[in-house]
Amino acid sequence: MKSILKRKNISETPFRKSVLEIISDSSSAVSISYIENKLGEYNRVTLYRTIKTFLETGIIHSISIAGEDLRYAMCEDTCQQDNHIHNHLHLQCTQCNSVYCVDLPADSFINKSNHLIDSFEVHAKGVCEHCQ
Amino acid sequence: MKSILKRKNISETPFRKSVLEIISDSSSAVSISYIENKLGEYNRVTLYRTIKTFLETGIIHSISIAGEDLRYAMCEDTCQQDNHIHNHLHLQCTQCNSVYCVDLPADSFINKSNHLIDSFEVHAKGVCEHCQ
DNA sequence: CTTATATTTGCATCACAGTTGCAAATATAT
DNA sequence: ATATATTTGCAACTGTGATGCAAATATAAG
Ligand SMILES: [Mn+2]
Ligand SMILES: [Mn+2]
Ligand SMILES: [Zn+2]
Ligand SMILES: [Zn+2]
Repeated sequence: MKSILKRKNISETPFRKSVLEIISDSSSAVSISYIENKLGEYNRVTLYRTIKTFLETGIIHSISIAGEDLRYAMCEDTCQQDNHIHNHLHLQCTQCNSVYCVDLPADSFINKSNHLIDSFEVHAKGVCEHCQ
Repeated sequence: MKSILKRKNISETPFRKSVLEIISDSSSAVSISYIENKLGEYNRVTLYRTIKTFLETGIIHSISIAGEDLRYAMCEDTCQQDNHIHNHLHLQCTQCNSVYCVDLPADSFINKSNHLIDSFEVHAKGVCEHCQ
């Protein structure tokens, strides 16, 4: 089977393979600095460009939490440039601070996972009252 | 009745009043640059410090959307330093891009507001499988 | 209302994340 | 094996947000 990079039609370079491996080996979403620590030597610019390319081609998606570093996690296979569909829960642990992507039936997610959910915030997209 | 600033025990200065007015007058969450445009003349440093103070004292909360500027919206009256409780929906309109805070019963929010929700993402806090 | 104290503001300067142009290096296609 | 397309590394830049400090303003006390 073709590698993820080939499937997304981008060149398969050693650097990209390393970064991809770091992200996909982690069970929770990773920050840039986590990746930087795992990479031995690396070039800052290339790393930023790699992340950008992965985002644009739907290999990874980002998770934005106010006051914290952006985190990145693998996409579903169906994700594509500008067509990411992730109707899943991003659970941040109150103890270890890790963030996990948790798949659940779209309309009934609270207390149906194996996590203990204390509080949540929903970011929805749709058409507001004003625009309908 | 005491002003919000007084209630939060911070000095009531003309600059803070202007910034607060801009945020609370808007029906949707506002970015820094929106505030900058509304203010006539202003000092960058003072604006950043004002936002920080408002966040810290529980006057406003921030809404973080990947790839977009942070937005700020008023808190509930009950919010305090490090104790913000906002179990509400952040709805971003697919047409006008505005982001609204929408109050809804915590456990059943989809399609119960006056907005047409297409997709959503949940950011929950709790204890992960691993940490239980 | 006046004065003393505490807080905020503005300025200059810095720190740091992320970006850009370009030439050299490497990957893919023929 | 060679030609072409893509990626990489370097140097330099941009924009956001933070800091130390003195001047200005707000609040508290008499
Ligand atoms: Mn995705
Ligand atoms: Mn709040
Ligand atoms: Zn709208
Ligand atoms: Zn955990």
